Amino acid sequence: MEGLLLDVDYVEDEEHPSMRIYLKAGGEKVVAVDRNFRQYFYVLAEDPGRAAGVISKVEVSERGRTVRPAAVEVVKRTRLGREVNAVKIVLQHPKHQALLRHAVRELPGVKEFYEFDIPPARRYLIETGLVPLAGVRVEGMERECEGIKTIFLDKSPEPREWSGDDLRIMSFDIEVHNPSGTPRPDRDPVIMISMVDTEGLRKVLTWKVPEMKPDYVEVVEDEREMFRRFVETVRERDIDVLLGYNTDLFDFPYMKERAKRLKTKLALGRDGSEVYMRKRRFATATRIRGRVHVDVYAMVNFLATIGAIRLIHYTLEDVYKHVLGKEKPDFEVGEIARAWDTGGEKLERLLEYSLSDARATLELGLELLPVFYELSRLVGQTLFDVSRMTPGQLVEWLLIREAFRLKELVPPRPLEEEYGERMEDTYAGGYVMEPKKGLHENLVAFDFRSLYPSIIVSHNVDPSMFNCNCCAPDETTAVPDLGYHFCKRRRGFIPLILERLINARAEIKKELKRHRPGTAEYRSLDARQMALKIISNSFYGMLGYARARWYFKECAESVTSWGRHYIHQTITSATREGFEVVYADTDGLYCKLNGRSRRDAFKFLEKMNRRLPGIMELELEGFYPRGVFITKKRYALIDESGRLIVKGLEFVRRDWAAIAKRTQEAVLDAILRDGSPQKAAEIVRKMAKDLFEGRVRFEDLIIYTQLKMPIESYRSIGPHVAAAKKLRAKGYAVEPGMVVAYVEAKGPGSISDRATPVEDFKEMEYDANYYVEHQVLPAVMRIMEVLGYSEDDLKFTTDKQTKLVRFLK
DNA sequence: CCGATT
DNA sequence: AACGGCTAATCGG
Repeated sequence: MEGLLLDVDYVEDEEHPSMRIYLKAGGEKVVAVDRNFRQYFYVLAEDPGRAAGVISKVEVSERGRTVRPAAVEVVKRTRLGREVNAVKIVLQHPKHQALLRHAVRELPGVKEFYEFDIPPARRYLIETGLVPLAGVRVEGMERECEGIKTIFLDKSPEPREWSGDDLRIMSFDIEVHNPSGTPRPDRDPVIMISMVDTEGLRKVLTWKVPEMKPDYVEVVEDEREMFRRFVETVRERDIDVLLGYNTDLFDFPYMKERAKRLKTKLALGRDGSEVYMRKRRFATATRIRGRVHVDVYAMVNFLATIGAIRLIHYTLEDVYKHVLGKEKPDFEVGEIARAWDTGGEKLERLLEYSLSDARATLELGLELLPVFYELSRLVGQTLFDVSRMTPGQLVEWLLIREAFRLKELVPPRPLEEEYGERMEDTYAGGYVMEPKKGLHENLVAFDFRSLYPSIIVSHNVDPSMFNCNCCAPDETTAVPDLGYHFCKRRRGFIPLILERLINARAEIKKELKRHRPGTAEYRSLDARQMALKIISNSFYGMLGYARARWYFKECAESVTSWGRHYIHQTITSATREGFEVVYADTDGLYCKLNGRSRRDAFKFLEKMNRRLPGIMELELEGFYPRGVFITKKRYALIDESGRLIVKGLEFVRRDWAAIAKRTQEAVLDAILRDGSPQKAAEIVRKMAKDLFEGRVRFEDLIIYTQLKMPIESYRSIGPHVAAAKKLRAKGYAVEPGMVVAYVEAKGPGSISDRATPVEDFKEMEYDANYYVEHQVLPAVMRIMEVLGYSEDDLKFTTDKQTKLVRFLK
């Protein structure tokens, strides 16, 4: 049988540890069980032949049973590109791994262990060459088990071509009764479960009868019945991919706990099994056997860490608006309990809101999933795993698969001690030029296309190529200023793989030009090139990441050193050609044309590119009529179509009140678009007046700051910490990672003393003086100052005698 | 006022 | 749980 590979999981069973492959062929769902899989690891020893002999006789007794290797053999592998004879130890059962490894460690002549830290399901995908969300062929005995067709494999599954199979995707969302602060599963019931799927389902399950019942609402007896109907619906609709927003950390753990208390089960598995959690220190994820649970928030979070999306808040509402450009209904969390308790129109709005959340999650998921499908295929790990991986993990799993193909041994993850040592070892990063402060006109921006990836490929930056003995340092091999060099006779593993990714992306981009945007082909190709870009850009970070298997500080350090070299070289050359460089950061620079034409800029570009090695390339990013440069990392530009581009200013930060950010934006607009500092000054005066006279919206005064540590760990009590303490005193759960929202209240004491959580700030008065002096003025003065204006020039009087002010509700 | 903390 | 560079506010001695 052939089908689309949905998921793979490993089931530990005393007698039969089995690998289970979930596939879908047309409408048919199948699980293929492979009991022939054998986990293994490698040992490097002084005398591999002798070591193999000794190891094959190793016996360890555990709980009255004797554990011994299934097989031991000497095999040829490479380690950092050099041939080695490794002892391969095949296990009878994956759970014997640690036991045998510890026994083998005691043997004389045993040096290092490899590949003992590859989980079975991931190892299986690599070993079989199967690719998730691609085709698979399975062969064996067929039987019906737990209502799902099961094939017991009698030979290894094989990868196959497979063209499309529409997945059935459902999103869901729950609402929870929260009468006092953070809801607690031991007390507060789930009151609604909403579901939307790709086949047209729109449903809200609830257990209270609303006065007006919309057609999408299904009222059931109680919470327990609601859970049962949810499970039933997922099974009836035969869902392949189940989506939610923050379901890993909230919905599933909450539902699981409620289900336990209601003495029922969330049996969402295709084989009727209950959902189960993989709990780790930093992550917990819920798995559903035979279906793929994807937390859309995990994908969003990933895109935020790589900078593909940058928002102030990552709530469903905000992300939905940013990604899809549409608004969705909102509902104040604090009002949920009241809506439930009082019913009426408010309850109807809550039902509507709940459905809109599920629908928005589905739409957002459908928008983001294609890139993660491609990442999953590219990395060769399941969508479940890949959608939760960090950039470093993606590169690592891609490299592990490639290492297997090249018979290169995979380095182990560092132990805590090694990690600590690596952390001590810091190195210099990119060069940032002190900007020529002030307003500049007629600018051109140049930047290097994928600077760090192109350095790795062009200079063969790789751990095994570092300071080779076969090449002497020369113009292309020597790292600027560091006294290192990289081999140019052989090709490093990392540059080899990275170059393939970059070339594949170039091909796809060529192919893209032959398709119309919006077509299915275009979208799929675009997702592929995006996945390739994401992975390529993560290689450098991984080299410098202390927990990475392929960590190599000298490599990361060499990449940034070459980076500084190339940006310096570009600055020097541009200056020599008559361009005035006003600012540069890491891989790009802004120059004043100073009378030079656009053609001159392009000619300069060509000249630069003639001397750059390998695949390195400088690009002309664009022309800008005006730009204001304030400090390093802080500047704003207006492009030729009148769009404002703001970098590093308060404008794009959440730890500033919206009022400051909005005033700053208006000031920049007046300066860059209208060229009028006078207009800017007027805007500031008006805003100060509005603040003193209470003509501002409450939301615009809120400052958001994330708690990074447990509240007790803070040595310095800043405003957000002080506000969090007040929240906790009121019974809210205060945990690292939460974003504290506070407003500065008027009164005695320090800024921290007066930082008041939004929840408490009901009939209080805000500190207008603080917002003028510490928010609006600093934000705008940074800009006005570089233009030669002082605070006095704004001629603005902070009338501290102004009678007490209140905000407009 | 100034270094430390965030 | 991908890197380093950088600015700025506020605390607290």
